[in-house]
Amino acid sequence: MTTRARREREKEKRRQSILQAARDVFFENGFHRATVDNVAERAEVSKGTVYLYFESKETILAHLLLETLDELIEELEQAYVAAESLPADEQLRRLGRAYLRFFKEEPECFRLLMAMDRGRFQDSVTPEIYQQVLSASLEGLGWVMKTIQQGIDEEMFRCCDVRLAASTLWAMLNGVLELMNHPLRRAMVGMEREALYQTALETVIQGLRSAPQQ
Amino acid sequence: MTTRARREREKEKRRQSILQAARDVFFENGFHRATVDNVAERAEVSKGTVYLYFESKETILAHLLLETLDELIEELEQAYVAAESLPADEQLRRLGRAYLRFFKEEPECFRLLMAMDRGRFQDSVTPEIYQQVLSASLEGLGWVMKTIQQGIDEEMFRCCDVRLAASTLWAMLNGVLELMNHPLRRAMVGMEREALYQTALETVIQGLRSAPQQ
DNA sequence: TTGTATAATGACTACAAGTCAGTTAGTGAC
DNA sequence: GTCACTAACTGACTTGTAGTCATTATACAA
Repeated sequence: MTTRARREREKEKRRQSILQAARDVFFENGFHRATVDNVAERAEVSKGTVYLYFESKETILAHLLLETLDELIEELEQAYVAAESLPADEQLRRLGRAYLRFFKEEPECFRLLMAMDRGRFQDSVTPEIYQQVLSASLEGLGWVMKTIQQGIDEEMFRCCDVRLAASTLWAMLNGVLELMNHPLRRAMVGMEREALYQTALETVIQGLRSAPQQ
Repeated sequence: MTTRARREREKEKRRQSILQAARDVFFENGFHRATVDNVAERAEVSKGTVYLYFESKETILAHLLLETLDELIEELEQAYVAAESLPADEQLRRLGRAYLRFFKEEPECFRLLMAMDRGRFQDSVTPEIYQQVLSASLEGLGWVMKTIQQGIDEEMFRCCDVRLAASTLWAMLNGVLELMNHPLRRAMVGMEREALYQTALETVIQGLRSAPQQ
């Protein structure tokens, strides 16, 4: 039945248009200031319709983040592939800078991703979606692990638990991004965004090395 | 007039009892699940009284954090003083572990501190208090800077912008603490809390070094 | 044309933060 | 002791927003 298929498409289209409206509204005002009524208005539907497609305000955010994280993972993969034949330190540098570039283009995304970890998020989203967002946010870890392993094989990096090293690196860069994204706190530290990230990346790469080589 | 002085003391006492009630309630249920009515009930006053002493729910949290950060700064100072004559790498290790120890004893504090950076916090707190909490949260940076400078003087650490290095270290450790405090995410990474922090600390110290020396 | 299923609506409920007009109680003057 | 004054306190009320659901509109097949 061709009608059924068309109906499906139309439903998906509406769903997408609500997601797009939510993206606009969340980005303009920040997640907590945006209301579901705002989203509904922007999508030109009633609030009831929004809740027909998504269980909660937080669930809408979760789906936005899933889309965004897909893009991020793709960019990281590209960076990895492009750098595959380079020495491991340079590979890590490329991955790290791709990560930074992504969140510089979409600074609000990082804020939203971090917002997800707190407050009423866990309560308002099904465990399945929550788990999905978390695993998406960790998917890039694989490329980092590969790179560190390669560095160990090349004897550029010292021997260590690769997963542990990669997780730590990831967490540390997130910490720096968080500081960078916090205008007032950054002002108090008195540092440029780029300089902070650059320093962190080089310090970690240096920390992984097995030998001197500045 | 002695009456006036007593009144002042009694007011301060009530204020403290509301703060203590808030501490209990926030720690038991988390900040966002706790209601101001809960706090009022616990403190055995009416909601109106709570608002007589504090402008908003977020302001109560800010004052709790100020108290907590004072304790943290004291512990860091003690760690610094106790380690002053040791080599710089060991000093950093001691500082880092004091930081970890503090938040291991008060894991909820770290969560609350991080919660402060987001959502409706900035809107609900006067700029003065917000600034106070931020500077308190950065006060420990001074000890780290001193230590790194000492390491450079000893030629153990390579020459670098001390403030930049300290800020980066701080931010990176915060990133790791954040990961550690997130049960589900940590489970997905599959790492022990201690191991993550330990690795981060050693990697950063190694990254600051000027020469090989494992 | 009409019966049925699906989609959409918006007035309504629930809940929590924050307000304020009114009440209570401690204090000093007489 | 009592009265007037003030500071402290109260809780019913307002406001804002997430989420619900009985009702209405629409599209399609027979």
